[in-house]
This record gives sequence, C-alpha cells and structure tokens, in this order.
Amino acid sequence: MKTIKDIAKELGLSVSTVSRALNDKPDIKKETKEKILEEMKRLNYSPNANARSLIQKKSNIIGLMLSDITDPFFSEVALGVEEVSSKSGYQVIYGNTFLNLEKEKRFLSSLLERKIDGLIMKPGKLDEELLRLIEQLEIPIVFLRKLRENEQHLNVSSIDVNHYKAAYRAVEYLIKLGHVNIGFIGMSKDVSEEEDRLKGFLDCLENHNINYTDDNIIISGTGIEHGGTGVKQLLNKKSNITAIFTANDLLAIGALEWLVKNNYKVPENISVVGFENLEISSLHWINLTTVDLPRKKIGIQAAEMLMNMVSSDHVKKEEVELDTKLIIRKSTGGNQLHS
Amino acid sequence: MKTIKDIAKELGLSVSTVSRALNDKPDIKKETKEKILEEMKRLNYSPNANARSLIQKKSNIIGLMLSDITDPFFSEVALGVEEVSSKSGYQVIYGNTFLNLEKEKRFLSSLLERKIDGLIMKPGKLDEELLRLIEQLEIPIVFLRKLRENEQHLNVSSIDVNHYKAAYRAVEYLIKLGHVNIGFIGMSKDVSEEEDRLKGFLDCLENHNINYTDDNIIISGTGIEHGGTGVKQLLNKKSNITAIFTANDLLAIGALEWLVKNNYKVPENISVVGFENLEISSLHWINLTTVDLPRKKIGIQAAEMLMNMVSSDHVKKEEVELDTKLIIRKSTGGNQLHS
DNA sequence: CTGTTAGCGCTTTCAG
DNA sequence: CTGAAAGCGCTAACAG
Repeated sequence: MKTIKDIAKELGLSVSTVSRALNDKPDIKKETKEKILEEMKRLNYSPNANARSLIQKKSNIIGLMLSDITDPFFSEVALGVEEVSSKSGYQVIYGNTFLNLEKEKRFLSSLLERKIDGLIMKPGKLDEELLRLIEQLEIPIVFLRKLRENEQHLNVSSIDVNHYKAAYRAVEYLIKLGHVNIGFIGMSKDVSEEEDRLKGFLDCLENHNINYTDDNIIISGTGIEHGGTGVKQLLNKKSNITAIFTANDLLAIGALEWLVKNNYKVPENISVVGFENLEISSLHWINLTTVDLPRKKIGIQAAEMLMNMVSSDHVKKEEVELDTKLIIRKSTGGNQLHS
Repeated sequence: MKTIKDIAKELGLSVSTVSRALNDKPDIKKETKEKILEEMKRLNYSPNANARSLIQKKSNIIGLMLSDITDPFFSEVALGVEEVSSKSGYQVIYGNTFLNLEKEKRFLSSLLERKIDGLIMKPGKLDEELLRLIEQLEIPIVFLRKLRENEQHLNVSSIDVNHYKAAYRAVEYLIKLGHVNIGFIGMSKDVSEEEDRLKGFLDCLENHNINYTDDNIIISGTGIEHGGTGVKQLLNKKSNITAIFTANDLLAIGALEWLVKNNYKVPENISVVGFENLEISSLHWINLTTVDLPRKKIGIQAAEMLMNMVSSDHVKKEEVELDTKLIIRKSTGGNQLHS
C-alpha cells in the first residue's frame, strides 16, 4: 500500500507538502502540487481515511440502525439516507436489529468504537442501558420516530409522520361515507406508532359520537396472513362491521384476500383502508385506499438534518413531523346499509 | 473522549498493560486485568477502531455495493450479508449505484480510502477504469453475478443462480403443458442475467423443435407497467400466443394485470410464468407460477465466502452457482387450444 | 512556499 | 508479568 511518504520520497519533498497537495491547501506552489497529484496517480496512491480520521477526530462515517432493511419502508429510507450522505462525503454503516435489544446494543457499541460522526436510527423500546449508550455516543442523532416518554431528556432530533392525524383523517373519511360500524386491525400493542394510529381511530369515532366496544379492535400481527385472521376474528365478534381500518397495508391486503375468498364484496359489503401505501397496493386487484407515507423523503430529510448537525457545533434538537396524504382508491365505498 | 492513556494514568499503569487487558492477551496478571476492565467500565471507555485499524492494517469493515436497496432482491441479500458479517465482527458500508458507472467509481474509491477488508458487489458493465479500481483494492471480492468475458482475469469470486437452467426448466414446463406459441418479455438487452434467461428460453424451444420468430420476443422494461405494454405488443404481433415467460415477476404481474383488464382469462386463455418469486407473487389474485431465487441465501453465502477469504491469506477464486426451483401456482395451465 | 516536529490512539516489539 | 519506545499514515502548528 502506497503512503504519503512514498510520494514524498519519490519526489524529494516532505510529507507535509504532499499532504498540502492532497488537501487542496492554499500554501503550495501550483507546479509542485500538480507534480504531486500526478505522482499520486502514477503510483495509484489512495489516502488512508482511518489515519485521517484519527487525527481529525472525524470519521466521515454515519450509522444507520434499522429494524429490517427488507421492509419496503426502511429500504426506501435507507436509499434516501445513502444518497444524501454520499453526496456530502459520508459513508453509511448500516445494521438490522429487528428491534432486539441485544442487537441494538451490539450495533451501537460497534459504532461507538468506530467513532462515527452521526447516527440515524429507528430503535424499539429503549432500556436504561441503551439510553446510556446513546448518550455516550456524544454525536448528533436523528430518530426515525417520535421521542417517547422516557426519551425526552435525550438530545436527539427526530423525524416522523403524524400517525395520529393520518389515522384520524382516514377514519373520518370512512365516517363520511356513512360507515358507523368500523373495525380496527392492528399489529401489536408495543409499537408506539400504532398506538398513535389507534388513538386517532378512537378519537375520531368519539368525536363523531360513534359507539364502539373492545370488539371493534383486533390486534393480530404484522404480516399478510394476520390480515386474514384479523378480519375473521373481527367479523366473528361484530358481524355488522362495514368498514375496516388497518394499521398497515399488508394487514389490509391480507384482509382483502380473506374477504374475497369468503365471498364478501369490497367495497360493496365492506370497505378497507390501509396505512403505508406500498407499491403493490395500487395493483388492479388490490386498489387499496390507504395513507401515503413519504418514505424516501423521510430518509432524505433525516440525512439532511444529520448533515446539518454534524457540520455545526451548536446542535439544536429538532422534532420534525411530516404530513401524510389519504390515497383514495377502490377498496372503500359508501355504506350500502345506510344509503 | 477517553483513551487508553486515561485508563493507564488513573491506575498508574502503562498503556501497553492496558492494551493487553483490552485485547485479552495472555501475558497479564488476572487481577490487573480485572482492575483495568473495571476502570474501563467506570470511565465509559470505548476503544478507537480507527487507531486500531491503522496499526493492524485491518479495518473490520466490508463494503456492499448494490444497484438499488429498494429492490426486494437486494434488500434480502443485504440482510443476509449484514447478519453474517456482524456475527464475525465486521461492519458493513453500503452504497447504491443504479448501475451508474460514475457512482460505482465514486463508491469504490471511497471504500479504497477506508481500507476495507472485503467487498461484496453487484456491478453493471465494467469499463477499463472500473476494472483497474477493482484490482487496485487488493482485497477479497465477491461478485453477486457471474464474471463476464472481460472480467475473467479478475481474482474475484462470484455467486449467482443458474439463470439459463432456471429459464430452460420454466419453458420446458410450459411446453409440457402443451404450449407451442410462447412469448418472452424481457427487461433490457444490457443485463447479462437476462441474456442467460433468454438463451435458456430459446434453447429450450429449439430443443423441442418449436418454431419462433423475433416477434416472440419483446424487450419492454423493468417495471410493472412494462409488463402491460409488453403483452400488448406481443399479442399484437402474435395473436396466437398461449403462454408467456417473463424475465421477472414485476413484468409478469403487469402482464397479468393487463390481461385481466382486457378480458383474457389466465390460465385458460394464456399462461404466464415469472422469474424471482416475489412475496406478492403468492397473493390470491396473482398466484404466479415463477422461479424462486434463494435471495437471502445468496446474501448469507456471499458473506460467508467473503469471511473465509478475509481470514485466510491464500484466497482462491470460487464461482458458486446456486440452484433454483420452479414454483407452480395458478397462472399456468394446459393449452386449451390443443387439449 | 516548504520542511521539521509533534502527536492522534493504539499495538507491538524488546527489555527487564 | 509489566514498561519503554517505536511507529501505523496522516495533519497541523511552527519555523524558516
């Protein structure tokens, strides 16, 4: 491996002069610089970023901690993050955690050792140790979700959509279509984003004086198959349901599939609204009314926020909330029982 | 930031002793070691991986160059790669190139400076400069596709499925179902994987003495929408087509969508076979017969190969070819015109 | 404009 | 078993 020394020796110069040429410093004669740059090319020299990091106390690396890169939401976020970061000269070290505490800790520890300059992360529920780890990093951080109760003291920024408002609007749309018996199919009680969506759902019903019981709400799981089991349970408990709001598109698609197989007509008998606007949700057969999340934008903006933070010493905490859009397609229609 | 010096000073020891404790070296008294480890915890010490990399000439970082992480194929590969690498103590720097030569070069150059230990990559068509860059890296490399003509001299390993055989088998299946007028919808002439698939398609027809013309083949594009335009063109030119083999699932799904909208019945009027086995291809409405690619396995095995290579000085070139499986679903059926 | 020097945080001889 | 010293490749004062 060629070093700055090799160049210097070859040209009879000092390493500092070579360094100056390498870093576009002003105090160097044009010709010397050109000569050096040429020699670098000739010797296939490539500077050692680790050595540079060591002395400058800046690695030009950021971390990206996700739960699962195969989730279309995160892969688009990751795309946006990498795009913005690489443009600013940063490399991205990425890791999947599946919201597993141990994996989260291991990944953050490894980033801590690498002395990264910034971090974009979607953590699960943080325990004391993890909170300490995050503080210990002492670098700008952007959360890909809102800060929770026990995280308010952290000096980290965040970006997320307003899940509450998004859900509220979606349900309001169903109510305007004449639906009064509306079910909810969720993923898990432990996901705070879902909590917000559920709250939006419930508040909307209440504000419109619509009655509901616990039976209107099924917590089913996170995959397509849970959409099926979800509707089934829901209709078992409340056979008069005419509309369903699900916590994500996969659940909605699973529900749709189950409904079709069991001879329900969508939207004639039952309306279904999803959440996420996956690419496949616009397919002819699915045509799902759903809430669009600006996924790539989240990634881009998260990275832009981080780039600003790493390049300024005064880091001010910022909590960004992006807006969503209800995409109306063919899985929703007027309530036939009331029209 | 705490350093090894702080620990040493605090305990009245030398840095080398601290280093020994840190690295589990044998020549250190048990009690000293314990004392040091405790002090490290107390001071929240975390070693500097960059300093270590510098002296050990080993970064414990690998690179992962993909065309597009939002492609389900690559996101699963990325998942497998990260899983295996992190288990072996390696961090993954990832980048998207969209097969753009400039982006590929920029990304590789940045990896070159970072002095990474290994690289997994899915490049496009390599030009001279890129070939030189790859050699210049002087590290173990695994390609996520077969080596092409002008790359044979490279000392890089590769892993891929046998696209030719997979296509051949899929088409053979259609022929066994009685089809003789079979069309092909492809993405682009520049994708070597597709070349192999097309060759498998053509060889299979020839070996079964089935006639075809250029009109049996449409190169349409890469997204769902191109599936639609593809079938349309195909049926315009050859209205007697009863089966279609597409170069990927998205094309097949787009074709399916167009067929349904235009009142063709699948598989009664037309059979469709895809390639990739996306998750959505098993949906009730789609139910696509397709070729399953072991995506996650490719990622895992690529990383395992790389881990072996980086931890042994004698790197031997290896070209792995994984097998595929034809998944038979409801988008294919017997040729009604002949039965 | 260029060279000398010190040192980033760590590992690794080599003595003792 | 422990310490002193050298040095990985580079940057950043400070002289000149």
